[in-house]
Amino acid sequence: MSEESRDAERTADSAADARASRVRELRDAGVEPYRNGFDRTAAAAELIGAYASLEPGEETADLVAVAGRVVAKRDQGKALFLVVRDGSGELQLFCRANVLGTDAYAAVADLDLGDWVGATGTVVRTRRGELSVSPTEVLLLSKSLRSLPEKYHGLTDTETRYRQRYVDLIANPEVRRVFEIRFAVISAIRRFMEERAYVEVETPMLQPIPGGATARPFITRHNALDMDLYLRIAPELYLKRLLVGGFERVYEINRSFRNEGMSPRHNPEFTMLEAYQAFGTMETMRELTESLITRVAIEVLGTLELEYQGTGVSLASPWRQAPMAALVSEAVGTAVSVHTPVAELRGLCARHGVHAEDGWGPGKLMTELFEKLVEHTLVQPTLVTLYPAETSPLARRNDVDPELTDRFELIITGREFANAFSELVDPIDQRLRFEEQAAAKDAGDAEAMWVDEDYLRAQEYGMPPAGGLGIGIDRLVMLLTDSASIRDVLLFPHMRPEA
RNA sequence: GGGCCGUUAGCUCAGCUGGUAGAGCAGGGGACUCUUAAUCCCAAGGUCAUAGGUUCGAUCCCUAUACGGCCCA
Repeated sequence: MSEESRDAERTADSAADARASRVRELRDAGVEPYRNGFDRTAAAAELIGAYASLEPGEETADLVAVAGRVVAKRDQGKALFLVVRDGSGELQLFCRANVLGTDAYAAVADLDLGDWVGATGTVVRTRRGELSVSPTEVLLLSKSLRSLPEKYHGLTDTETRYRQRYVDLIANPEVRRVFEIRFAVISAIRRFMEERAYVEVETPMLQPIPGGATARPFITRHNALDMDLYLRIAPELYLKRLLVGGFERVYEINRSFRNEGMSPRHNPEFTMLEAYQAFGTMETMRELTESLITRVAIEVLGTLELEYQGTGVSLASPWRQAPMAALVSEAVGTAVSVHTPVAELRGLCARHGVHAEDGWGPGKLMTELFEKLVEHTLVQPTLVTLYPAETSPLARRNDVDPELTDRFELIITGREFANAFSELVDPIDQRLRFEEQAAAKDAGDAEAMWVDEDYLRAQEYGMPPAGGLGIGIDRLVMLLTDSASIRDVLLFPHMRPEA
């Protein structure tokens, strides 16, 4: 940062000016405003629990050392109250001039909201009933140069909240709760998968051929190899290579990247669970999905009855199952399937205002009708089954109807939460499907898949029959935290550069 | 990419069919030894997002741009 912009930045907050000179004053007086650690003996919540029965007005001789950020300051003259927040909660410091001595008391009075402090003193409960530490020493641990947002309303500006999440977390305690749930969800998923003997694995995020999904990838550059690489759009094809190699149950909680527009439901990078089980089927994955999501909800929230944006959602099993063709037929008022003539499906698209492109076959048209007419209406958990083979290039064909696949998507609140299928393990058919995708790509579909020769080679060595599953973690957390936007469940959502 | 809305002090917000801006909190000074959004007194704090335009005069009206939000593709 240039000197000019640094100055501009500084004068933008006049309080920072005053505090910067305060740092110099402290150093001149021999006080280091950024100290090297602090030996704390108790967290706020521990003390509040341990001294729950201390009576108002009672003072113990128990010496403790606590530390945290000053989030409130109430000055009474010769006594002042600081509220200090640590990772466990908040605790009051009841600072008295006669206990601290004149100089130390003056130093406490000079503290600013936002400063980090360490306090050593006795545990007391004030006459008004607030458990407090009455310090004999208060050390400035780290000086804050910027004033915190207003204490009553907090920080509400969405842009600032997303760009400066650190401030959001300080000013809005409920935001912290959302992320606690997020990380509890991920932790619960790991425990569940571990219990079922799945091995957590890591596969490449930099891929020479982006596969496993239909999406536009980010391109990056490997200088030493003088070649383009792609940020993964999914880990799927690598995880299935592991099945070929003999791993029977694998999963990866993966960050994947898709070069698409941003919206309240899409961030360029997002988190998924993908899991594969040798000898399993779509049905294995259905059971896994239902058990996993209900278990996580119970562990994290203690209930299966949720409210999402004003609508009740019950995750209680069993979930409704319905074939895609039945749902589309219901929506258009006439029986249709992947065997319906293309012209008729096109006519239905036109009648219902669903955009259809020239090269699309019946499977793509059915999928499009489903997504535009049906998906948003499925509020309660619904397992939509029997997706067209045309739009499922990695899924095993259905034994009865080879134009369909043994696949389901889980729809809740009108959105896709999970996608799973019996895996296509036949290398001949897989090559056929890849070639169909390549043809679509040549015809201008930027999201169509590439032919991955190494993946085909792997399958040629023999891939066990398997079930595979993907679950969108961000959306699951949105559901469980009643968050309207994916940005509310991402600590640092993607933003354009500041003006 | 299109439409609608927003951007005023560090934060939260006012601002009259146009006369160059106010409050609370935070910050500064002062009073107060049991406060809980503490209270009281004093003073200070603004490129009204940016750039143009209309006008005697623009935070306000118009245009464009930036960033953000929502909706649509």
